[in-house]
Amino acid sequence: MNPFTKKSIEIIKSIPEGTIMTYGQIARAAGSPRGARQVVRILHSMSHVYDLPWHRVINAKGEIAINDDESHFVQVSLLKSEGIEIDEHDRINVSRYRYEWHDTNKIETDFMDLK
DNA sequence: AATTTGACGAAGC
DNA sequence: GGCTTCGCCAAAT
Repeated sequence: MNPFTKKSIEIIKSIPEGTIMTYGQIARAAGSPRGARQVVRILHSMSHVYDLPWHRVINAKGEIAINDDESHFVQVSLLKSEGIEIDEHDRINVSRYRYEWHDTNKIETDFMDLK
């Protein structure tokens, strides 16, 4: 498994209940600014294997990105059950619920650079 | 080996 | 807000 995949999984697993992240946000946090589609691939193929909170990942517009009607419904239900408000167009206020992930190691590095 | 395919995203009308 | 167009990139075909 490559570093990007590994880190993406780590990040996704860390998303707290009641919050969300976007595909692009995860890709950037994992070190690949243009890797949003790879995040999609990871969620699609590894959610069940690594027990990922896949429903907490949405697109940058605040929409449920998944196409399949059944899974789409499941995702909306799970998010609502965590207290996330979803409007009549199945959209979410991203700025309100976004989880601001930060890399502990990177913060250490930045801190050391100050000296 | 070449082309298509996405649970994407930003930009431009 | 809806709709294109473009850039992206690994996996599937």
